[in-house]
This record gives sequence, structure tokens and C-alpha cells, in this order.
Amino acid sequence: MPELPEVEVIRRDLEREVVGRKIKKVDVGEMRAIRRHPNKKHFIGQLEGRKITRLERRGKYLLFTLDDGQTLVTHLGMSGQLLRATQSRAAVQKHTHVVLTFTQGGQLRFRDPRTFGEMFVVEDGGMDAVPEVAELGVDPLETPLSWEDFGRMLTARKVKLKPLLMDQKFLAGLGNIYSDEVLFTAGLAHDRHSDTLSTQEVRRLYRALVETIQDAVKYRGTTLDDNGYVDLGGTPGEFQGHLRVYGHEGDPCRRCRRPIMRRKTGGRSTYFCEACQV
DNA sequence: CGCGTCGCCTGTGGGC
DNA sequence: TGCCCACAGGCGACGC
Repeated sequence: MPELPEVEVIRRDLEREVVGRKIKKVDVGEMRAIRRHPNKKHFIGQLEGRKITRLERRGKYLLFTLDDGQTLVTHLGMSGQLLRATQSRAAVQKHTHVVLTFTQGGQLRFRDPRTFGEMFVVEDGGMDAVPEVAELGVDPLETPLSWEDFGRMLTARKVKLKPLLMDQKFLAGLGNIYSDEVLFTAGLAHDRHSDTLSTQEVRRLYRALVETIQDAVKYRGTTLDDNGYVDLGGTPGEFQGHLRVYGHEGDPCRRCRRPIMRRKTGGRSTYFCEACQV
């Protein structure tokens, strides 16, 4: 569930909490959490003794730069959490798959019940060989982009808006929740084709995109009822109270009071207002 | 190539 | 009270 805003909140927390720390020991439970590595030893060996020098985010990927030029890449998938433990002896939660213990004490723990998330180490200069990261599209928080540029990107494609917004190669960071929210705010239907937007609609979409993401970061992300997303300290976000359509089937639309609709496509839900989104 | 669907995975909750 | 199953969805794979 973590999308761009949640990952950005975690990145900021990590920047403050783990940059400058040296990894003393690495423990791996579930092999699936580091499935790109041949074995645990391989993963552990690349991390022990290394210092974390920088923390970046690209879309939903977190990149920990290490002092030897390697990068620890983390993707939280659907249910992944990074949790900071100041005391190593603090109780370890179920589904904790990777634990980094720092020389100065304390730990960073990767927990992920549904195991869609993963961690892997990429050698210096090796990121081009990781297509999921290398081929990521524009990051709406990092890349300064004019709405005119965005419009040109949209017209270059002739596909439905929602799948396009969620296409990580086109735009990095949006998932199901924020794409629905952005489209509602922009007043655009999920199945509108990207090459049919007027100048005004392009501007509305771009503005809705930037505003929604900035707002969500400001409120420290969206934590749904399942408590799937929490920050480094284990605290839930507060943007769920600001969602206008996601999870609001049947509730009156904020704009026109007609009920919010839910449509299922391929097992996924799309929430929208039939009247306000055209 | 675009697009829809499926499988991976576990916790939760509604229905019976 | 307990069992079953739908549901949650990021993302790669696959088929048309």
C-alpha cells in the first residue's frame, strides 16, 4: 500500500535516523525478502561493515547509498514496513525478515507480512541492470516538470488515464489510492484517453497530481484500517481522513453529493464520482 | 504493442 | 464459535 507519499515520509525519517550509521550485523529470516540474492550470506556480506551515507527515493523505491558505492534497494510492496528500534532487545514483531544492527546501537527492521516487498544490494554503477529502477518514469516530487511538458507526455500516449498514472515507467510513485484521488481532484474519468485532454484539463490533472502528493506527504501518508503503513517510529499517517473517493463507495461526493461509485477491474477497485469526473 | 487477467502472499472480516 | 472465502493491490508474466 505504501505509495510515493508514504515512501517519502519514510525516506525523510531514515535520513535523520540512519544516515551516518554503520551496519554492524545483518540478520535475515525469510529468504523471500532478499530473493534476488543467491543466499543469505551473499546479501549479509555486502552490508556488514558498511556505513549508510545517503538516502534517496525513486518512485516507490528507497535507495540507501553505502560508503563503498553500493546501494541497498528497498521496495515495500503491499505491506512492507521499515521500523526503527532504539533497543536491539525490543520485541521483534512477527514477519520481520531483515534486521540491520548498527554499531552505535539500535536497529532498522524490515517487516512485511505479505512478502511482496524486498531488499537487494546493487553494486556501484550496477543500477542500469535493474530495469525496475532504471526505467522508472518521472518522479512528480523530484523532477521539476512544467504542465506543458506533462501535456506532451500525455499526448505521446493514447491510453486510459488511470493505468497510465499507475504505470511506473510513465510516472513513478502512484498506486491505486492516489491515482483515484488525483483523478477525482482533476475532475477526470479513469477511462479517459490521455490524448483527448484539453489544455485546461492537462493543467488540472498536473495540478491535482502535485497538490495531492504534497498534501499526503504533509499529513504523513495514508494509513487504512489494516494499519499496513506506519512510519519509522510505528506511527500511522493522517491523510486517510482527507481521501475523497478511495474507500468511500456510497458516500456522498464532496462536490455534488451523488454517491461515490466503485468499479472493479481485474480484481482492483476504482473509486470515482460519475457526475464530477468526465 | 496495448491491455486485460492472473499469481504471488497473509491478515481481516463478513456470512453462514 | 468456527470455517470458508472474498478482498486488499504492486508488479511481473502471460496471452490475445
